[in-house]
Amino acid sequence: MLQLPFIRENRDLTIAGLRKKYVTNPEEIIDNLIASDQHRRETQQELDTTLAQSNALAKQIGELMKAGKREEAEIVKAETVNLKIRSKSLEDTLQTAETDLQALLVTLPNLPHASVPEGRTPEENEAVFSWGEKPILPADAVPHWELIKAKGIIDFELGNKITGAGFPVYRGKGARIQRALINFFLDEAIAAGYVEIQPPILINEASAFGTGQLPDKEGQMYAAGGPEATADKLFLIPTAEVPITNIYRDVILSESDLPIKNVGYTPCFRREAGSWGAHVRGLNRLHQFDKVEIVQIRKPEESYQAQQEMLEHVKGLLQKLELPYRILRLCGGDMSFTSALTFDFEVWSGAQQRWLECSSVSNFETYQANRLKLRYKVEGKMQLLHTLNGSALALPRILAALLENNQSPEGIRIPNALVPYCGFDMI
RNA sequence: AGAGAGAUGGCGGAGUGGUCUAUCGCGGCGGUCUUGAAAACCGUUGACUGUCAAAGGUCCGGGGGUUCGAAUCCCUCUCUCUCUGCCA
Repeated sequence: MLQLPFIRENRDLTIAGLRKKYVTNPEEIIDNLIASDQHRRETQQELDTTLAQSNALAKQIGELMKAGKREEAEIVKAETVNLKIRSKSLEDTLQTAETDLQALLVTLPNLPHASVPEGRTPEENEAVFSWGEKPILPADAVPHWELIKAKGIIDFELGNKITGAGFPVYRGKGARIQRALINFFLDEAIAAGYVEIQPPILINEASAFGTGQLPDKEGQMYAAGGPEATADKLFLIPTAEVPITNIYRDVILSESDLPIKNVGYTPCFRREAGSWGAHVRGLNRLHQFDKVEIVQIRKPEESYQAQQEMLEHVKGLLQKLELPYRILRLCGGDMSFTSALTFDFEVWSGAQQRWLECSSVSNFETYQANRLKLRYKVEGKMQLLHTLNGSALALPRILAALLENNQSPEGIRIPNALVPYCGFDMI
């Protein structure tokens, strides 16, 4: 959530940022917001003055009562009547003003970092780095959805029967390689100084709000929480970012706690409502998938350096897995609602002959921290922290690339780094 | 799931309608003393809002109510603890 004082003092900058993210009518929204805020503050002032008067009179009554001057107290009491009516009405006005302001404020996305390129579509993302050679596959190479069928390691039809489309069943070496990847990713993160977390995979509304899934993006999550209409609403997590970052909701950290580096493996659940198209076969898009997520909480002045460190970490993972990849700096229109700067990693899928997104590393600056009320004290002043996160890594597309790129007449070769985790070197 | 008790500042813990502007202790920070430290002593120590800075206002688990005035009384929700039951 953007901070009102910032918007007030940086109107033009805010409007320009919103425009880069393709928000419609940013001037109108911001001017409206500034006017509402002005109104809110005036009402607050008026209410405060009225309450101050009431408080003074109440104190006076107390003293008179104590002194036994009952009749004088009654006279003062009569004076409070109007003040009370007035403060009641001001309170209502203020309440409405605050609710409206908040409702408007939460609809605004984060402002993009200066380095974010202009652009609306994924085609306008900027490739900033690439590594590895695209493999030359045998003429009879096939995409992963055929490989998994042939090897009997992932069964989509079975998942269909148990749950529905997009919930595959992993079996035998398919299940073992999943577990191997998870452990490999966790161990690498732990070696890099991250503390492992096992969070709940259901979250409440406050948590969903804290990281920016609510309001509005409710439709992307699966809801749970019981059949009663009055039951608290819970959601299956779309990413471990939500429960892990929310550990620090309403927390005031001390400088010595920083930096915070957490890693967690969780399954992730996404409804992906309306986003199923032609080339989302096999593991390319699922409703349930596994992911190891890294989360950092940093001082503002360190956060961009931390993001670079996170990029290096993810690079290391892909290189150890011997997968060709590239890094994209996302353009304003393709970035998520809450992010200030996002880098996507894409692995090369040899048989599909296309890049597959497998990680997204973002700096949210104070956007989430403001919602979370995640702060620390520096030189006696409270300051919002910066939150960052990144996939390190999401499994399905890694597995897809790994299977496709390493296929050979002898079988599918497991990268050396993964062999100790798998317990086999060929599928 | 049943019965009972409770929720107060970083922690412990007072406070049952009117200087609560929340007692006190611990912890933290600053100082005195010391070569340095410990001990002792003195001082200081919450958040939000508002402002150039103030004044002022709000906050005692959440929400609502009674009252001129609520940490304190009433309603409601949530959570925690103890006992009993059930259970991976």
